[in-house]
Amino acid sequence: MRMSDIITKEIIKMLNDSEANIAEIQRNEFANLMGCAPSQINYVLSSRFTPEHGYIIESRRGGGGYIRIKRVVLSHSSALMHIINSIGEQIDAMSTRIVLENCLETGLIDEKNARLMASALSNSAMQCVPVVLRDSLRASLLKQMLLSLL
Amino acid sequence: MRMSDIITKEIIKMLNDSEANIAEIQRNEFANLMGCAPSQINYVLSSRFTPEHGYIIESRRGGGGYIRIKRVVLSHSSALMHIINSIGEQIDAMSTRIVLENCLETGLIDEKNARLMASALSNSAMQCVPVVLRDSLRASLLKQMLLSLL
DNA sequence: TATAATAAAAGTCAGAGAAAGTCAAAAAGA
DNA sequence: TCTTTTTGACTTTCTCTGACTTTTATTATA
Repeated sequence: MRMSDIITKEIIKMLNDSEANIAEIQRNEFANLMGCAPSQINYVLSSRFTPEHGYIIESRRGGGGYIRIKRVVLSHSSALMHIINSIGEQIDAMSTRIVLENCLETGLIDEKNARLMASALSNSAMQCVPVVLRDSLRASLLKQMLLSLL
Repeated sequence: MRMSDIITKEIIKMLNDSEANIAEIQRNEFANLMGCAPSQINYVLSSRFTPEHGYIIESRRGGGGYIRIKRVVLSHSSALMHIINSIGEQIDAMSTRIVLENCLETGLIDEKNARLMASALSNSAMQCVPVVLRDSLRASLLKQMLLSLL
């Protein structure tokens, strides 16, 4: 079996063992335990524990640093997950507006959250980012934010 | 847990215990109590109790010297404006986290919004944007989102 | 009393060390 | 061949400390 699959299994085991669906590791220590290079942990996280897969990653460097992997629990509203997966690699401002309106109508989010999200997804908030990157960024932001609502 | 986090917690506890939102310590004595070098107290203060984070520090050297940490309490909208104005053209992930935690503590935003915002502001959500642009983007997004709360 | 010396604080800063992140190139699989 | 995996060298971020500096208060002395 591939190293990355072994690592994936191990992380999932940790998540299953956790009441709160959180696995916290120290990269070097964990890599050592698994018998791989530390940077492979990053590879596994970025290829298998993405928002599309239903995970949120947080980390801190420096002494006492850590990597925290959160698994989002799919409740009755797997509708959100459905929406997240339907968003491709890119999404333009217009489609974004439609997605948000849809979420609002179906009660997945409230007015306040809709406004908050819309403000982050607006072109004006992305002025410092080259136009060619904006639709990718928008897709990524939208997915991450929807995921956080689960 | 890191020494700096323990010290931070202790100071916040002192602030919460104080009616006037003031914590007063003697650096050497406090460092001794915490079991760290005196200069680490300065490190913690300058990395987590800055004006941007809503704190004012006063101190006096010499015999009977002290360090006084004041937590600033403002009205909702003026606190928000204050925070927005204190965010420059760029902000890193660490400072962002502290700003959000501060907003949460002072009741400017709730847990859910904090999570929503944090997810949009995370490096992982910005993976498609070059590293050099991320701090500018983060500042812009954060300001826009906070503005939407006014 | 006025001033000088001493002691008692807090402040600064650079360096060491700890940890995670990035990226390109090599290796392995499909 | 083309994609995915694996690695390691290098970068960046964060923490912690100790040596040294500056400021203030107290005490001793002329």
